Amino acid sequence: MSPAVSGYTQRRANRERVIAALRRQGAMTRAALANVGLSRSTIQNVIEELAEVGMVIEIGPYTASGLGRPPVLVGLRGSLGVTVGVEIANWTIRVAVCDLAQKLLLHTSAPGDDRADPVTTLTKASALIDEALARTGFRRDQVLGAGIALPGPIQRRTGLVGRACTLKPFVGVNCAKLAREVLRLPVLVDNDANLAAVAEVTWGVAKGCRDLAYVYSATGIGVGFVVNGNLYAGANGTAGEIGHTTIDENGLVCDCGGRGCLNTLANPDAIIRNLKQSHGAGLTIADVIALAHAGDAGCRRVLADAGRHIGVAAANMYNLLDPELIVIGGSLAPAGEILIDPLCESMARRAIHAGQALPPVIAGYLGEEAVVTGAAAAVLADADAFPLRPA
Amino acid sequence: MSPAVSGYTQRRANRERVIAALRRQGAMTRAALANVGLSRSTIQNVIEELAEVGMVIEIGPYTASGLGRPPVLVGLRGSLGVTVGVEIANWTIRVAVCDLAQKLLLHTSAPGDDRADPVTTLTKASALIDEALARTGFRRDQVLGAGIALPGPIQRRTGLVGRACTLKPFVGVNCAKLAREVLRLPVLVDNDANLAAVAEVTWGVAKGCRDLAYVYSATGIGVGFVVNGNLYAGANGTAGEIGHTTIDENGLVCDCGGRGCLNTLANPDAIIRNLKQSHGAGLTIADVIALAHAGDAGCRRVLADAGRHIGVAAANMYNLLDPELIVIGGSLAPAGEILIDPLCESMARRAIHAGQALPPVIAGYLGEEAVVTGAAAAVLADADAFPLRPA
DNA sequence: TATTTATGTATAGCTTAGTTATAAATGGCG
DNA sequence: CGCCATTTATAACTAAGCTATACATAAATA
Repeated sequence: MSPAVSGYTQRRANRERVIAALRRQGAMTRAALANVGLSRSTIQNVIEELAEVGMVIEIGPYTASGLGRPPVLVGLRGSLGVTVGVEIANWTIRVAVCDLAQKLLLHTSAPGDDRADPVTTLTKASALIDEALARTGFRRDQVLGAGIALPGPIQRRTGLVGRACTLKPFVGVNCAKLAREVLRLPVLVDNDANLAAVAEVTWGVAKGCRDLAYVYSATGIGVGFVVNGNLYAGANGTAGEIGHTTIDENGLVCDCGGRGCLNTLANPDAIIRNLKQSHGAGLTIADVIALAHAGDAGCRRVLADAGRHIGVAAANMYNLLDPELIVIGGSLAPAGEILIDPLCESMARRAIHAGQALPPVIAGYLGEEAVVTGAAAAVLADADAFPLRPA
Repeated sequence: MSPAVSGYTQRRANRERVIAALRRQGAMTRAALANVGLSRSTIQNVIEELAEVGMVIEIGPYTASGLGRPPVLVGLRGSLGVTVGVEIANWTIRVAVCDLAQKLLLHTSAPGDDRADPVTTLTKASALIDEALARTGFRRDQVLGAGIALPGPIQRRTGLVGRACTLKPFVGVNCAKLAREVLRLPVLVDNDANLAAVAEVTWGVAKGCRDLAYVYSATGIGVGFVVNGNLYAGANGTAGEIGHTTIDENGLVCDCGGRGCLNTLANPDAIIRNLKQSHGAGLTIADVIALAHAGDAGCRRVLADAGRHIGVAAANMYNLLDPELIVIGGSLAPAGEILIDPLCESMARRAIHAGQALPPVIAGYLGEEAVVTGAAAAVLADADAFPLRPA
């Protein structure tokens, strides 16, 4: 009687490849699994082994597949563990819990303080995680890892948070190291735009897309690139700072030290600043967007102007990178076509046409949950750094 | 007695992987070959087979390897075939012939006419190829394929040359299709900057580099990206149009329809234009650079200004992409630090510092041969599209 | 019922990880 | 200087297991 789960090197490696594929892409048919680079025979054997010990289960037939015998989805048993996403934004801390079957179990948030020191902020996040785990019935030792999103660039090699981070107390901090200590969990730290891009590719409007530019507006504007199905973060991990594209060489001074950066013209602060005279102080960007949808001409105008400015940077990005799809996410996304139409117009005026159509520009599906769920999805996707250990 | 070369599927596939690696990276040791993803045992078997039929040969011991038994380089027998590179620039047509051992055998050129129709230009190129083949002793049927470089974007799906191509008679033409007919050879067409980047990665300053941004100045300025060892050309194949980055919204009108594009400020034409008053007409960019090296203040100044403008675009590119290395190639490269120092200064002023050092900016090694040899190297590298057939 | 696609099962040939042996260099040491 | 330990490359062999292939079966559609 052979053991249910063989321990030989090659078999073990292939089991891990299958598990990694199921973590990253969710339940699949056996036939689709063969595309990870293993033969059907091997997939069959590996799935058999994993099903025997209860790590994968048949989810049920995959309908809507047209002709032929309906395939059956196999997926990881979700209850084997969870991943946690944490978004640390300037005024909010969000936490998401996600199971191994790529199901979002819970999403909570609490107000944050952008002047609080990192330990205080992370301690608050830790409490939110405990609460979320209690409500979903998981223990801390069932958490594979926590993904943490910050509004700024993070240097891959050293883990230090860059100066351009809009959450100033975190600048120069090794957030991953600190978070590991405070949260007592395996941790991953990345930029908010990068992680939101992961979420839109995992669950949202770009599901399955292999080449994506995801433009994310929060306090600043960043972009997350997915190239060939994987996040592209640059040599140092700091790619994506589209918010500091120079739009107007003689414009306002940006906190990066430059002048006329996109951030000084089109981030939510800049938009609200334009309305102070006419609409008074105290507006939030959500108010502006709501007013615009209700027909307020001033609000429509400032959003359109922001779209045009973003369009200039997007055209430069398009000329350089030729992405397949551009998704707009973050606080400006609810503006929809009020922002996107002028953006496209502005981009089209500056884009080099080789003959092909410009890439579609669409709003993300995931709203404010994009970043925090992306943080959880990034943990789910990184089966190497966050291995699933049988309890 | 088993056949020297087995015909079974798996073995054949692995032979092709080995051959592809040797074409792309040149002669390697058996140990290095194992890094293509096959075991040492398989490499051993495959090389044995290929050596037996004379497709690979032991080049000799690889010296300067430190401790241990010296490895022995194995490589493709160069004389099995050749690849051809063709550069169609605005005023020159260049041809290179390269053998399967990555050795450049010959490099010739002839004047071109940027108003001639594509058939005329390609016919002239065909004659140059014939002459080059005659001088190197190869027949046309020994040519695996010809790589053709054009000064503009080429749409991947349709093969059409984009409007931004500075060689106007080629705009809107399916150059690959036409060239196949005129040259009677398998053909690949790509942008000059992309192919020069391939050359610098294959033979030049970026040899072995896996992430590179190669800024190339000819009639316009373009950039070729190597990401993870492979050319990144974008969803449509038209990435890299850095020359149309908007630098001055109110600047000169560019032939792309925009205003103040980098090309209007820093390409060779623009540089020469700045010197017309003081230095008269008839200067070439090479003259300007020579005068600058000799101490001419005006020439130094306009080159420095061009460097500063390129630095603005390079900073935007750096903020977006965070490349590991930036190489300057093309007609401006001989200016060396006269151009590069101001470029770096300008880039540093606008780049977002996450904490890491900015990427090194260096001049390419390959000079005017970069593009044409890159075109040959691209054919060499694409073992799928240009298979080596035993004669 | 014919067609189509997914899955199940089996096998010959091949690849892999691992082990052991041999080859050929360097560097330290007597 | 020669000798020896060390280091790295190549070579040869084996058990485990992967791949391509073939064929059978299952379950849907037209």
